[in-house]
Amino acid sequence: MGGARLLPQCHMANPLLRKLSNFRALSSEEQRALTDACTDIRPIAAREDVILQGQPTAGVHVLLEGFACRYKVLENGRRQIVSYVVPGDLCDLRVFIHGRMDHSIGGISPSKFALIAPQAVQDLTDRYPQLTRALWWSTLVEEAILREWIVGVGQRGALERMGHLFCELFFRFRAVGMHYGTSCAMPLTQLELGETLGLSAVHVNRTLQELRRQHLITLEGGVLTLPDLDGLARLSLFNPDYLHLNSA
Amino acid sequence: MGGARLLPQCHMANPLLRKLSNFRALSSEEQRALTDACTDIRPIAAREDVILQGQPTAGVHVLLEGFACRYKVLENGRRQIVSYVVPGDLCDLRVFIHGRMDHSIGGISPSKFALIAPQAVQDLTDRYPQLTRALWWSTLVEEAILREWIVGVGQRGALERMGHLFCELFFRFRAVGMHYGTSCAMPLTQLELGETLGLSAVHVNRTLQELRRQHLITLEGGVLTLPDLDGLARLSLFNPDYLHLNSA
DNA sequence: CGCCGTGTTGACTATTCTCAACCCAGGTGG
DNA sequence: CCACCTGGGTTGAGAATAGTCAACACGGCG
Repeated sequence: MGGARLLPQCHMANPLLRKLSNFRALSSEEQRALTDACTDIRPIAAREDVILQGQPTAGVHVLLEGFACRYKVLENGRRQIVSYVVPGDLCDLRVFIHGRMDHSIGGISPSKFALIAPQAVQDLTDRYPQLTRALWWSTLVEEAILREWIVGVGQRGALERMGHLFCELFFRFRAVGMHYGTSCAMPLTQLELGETLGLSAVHVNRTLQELRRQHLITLEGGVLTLPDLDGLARLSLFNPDYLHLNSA
Repeated sequence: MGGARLLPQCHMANPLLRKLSNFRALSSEEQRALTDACTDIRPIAAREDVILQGQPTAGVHVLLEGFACRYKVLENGRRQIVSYVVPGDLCDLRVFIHGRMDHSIGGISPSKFALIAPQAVQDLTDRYPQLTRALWWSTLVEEAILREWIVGVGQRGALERMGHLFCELFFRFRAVGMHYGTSCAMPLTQLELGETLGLSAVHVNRTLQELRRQHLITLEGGVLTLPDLDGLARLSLFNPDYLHLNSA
């Protein structure tokens, strides 16, 4: 998969700091406390699960490198990917809900996750209200993305839906430096795209062909190129505001 | 609309306290601080908007009475309802994102909203880490609901989708006392149901008929009755865990 | 070499949408 | 009091979108 070259381009020591700085500059003390809390760095292979639906929450996972997703499996076996995780993103701030995971987290590309222990989260949020707000902010951004996805599957046709996803992922990758000109990695299989968009794999294939035919994308060897981002955004009714990225 | 009788049954002074107590008991000081922060109580008529997409955030809205929704409108004019708001629910904890609303909030039934000023939110979260966690928890529950909705529109057919929505709303209404036996208010038009489920109004109508034919629901005069909740839950692959309600 | 996962294609089916008409109840103005 | 209007709800017919099943191509890898 040629796209692998594009992936490890996020050079900041801890991409979480970079992400939170989109909200507010953190004091050096806060930065240090947060960095120190990121222990247990663990490599995850492509398509390996980090934590499964139903398991007790282990702490807060932070993606340092790679690309991952969160998904739910229905009783009938079908799978829905409910969000993507880009370096700097947090999962399961839900430690607060002392229950079990209501969804799974799995790697897409080979990745590195750090874990913040529940007690460390407790301590951080007791001690640093500003940091707490920054973390909270990040969950609110996530929420905004979820809302936009609902709009997508609810109101957009297959073509716009897929275009919208590509725009979103391109913007998110670019915001963490994981892009190259108008290209970024797109290590998803067509089946996974379908599980994201609520489409069958066959229909994904045909929709991709249509996007290619309209010269809005090329996708090959795990590399997505958007030669006409504006055109694609127009087609998809994409407006990046909901991503709350400063660096646009 | 006969369902109106069912609506004002939430008798607790501030349903927000009731809701947060699902997470953790709040100290009486925390309770008082939170109650004091709820100022500017404002009645909202049915179908009146509380705040519109694009407007600057005014503070945190708390629904005290009634039933409301959050929705987004696309450039092409279509509308998607992205969540429902029952008494005790908070909106726009996103004051932290000092931007504009990326969605609108509108009443469904006649409602009462309180507003917590941005500064009051700041103060509360500076002073009470436990309370902050409780508020944060509530946004995480919201997030879990959004994820479940994505699964619904992505993977479930019209029948299960609608059944799932009815189960969810029944559970949420019941958790705040807004139910009567196996019935609750359902003051949504078929068009609004469609805008929630990503279906046309016509198809909503036919799907409702099918649910009725299977004796899983009755819906009439704004009152929804679920005579066979287990059956409906089975059909819809509904599992209430994601709602994180203690009182089930 | 042969297998397996992924992508591609065709033919057929199912689901859902759109358009248009019609019904009914409640509210309004004459 | 009635005629009218309006906003939901309902129905039918035909079209569009998306799903299913089955076959095949291709490349990587044991």
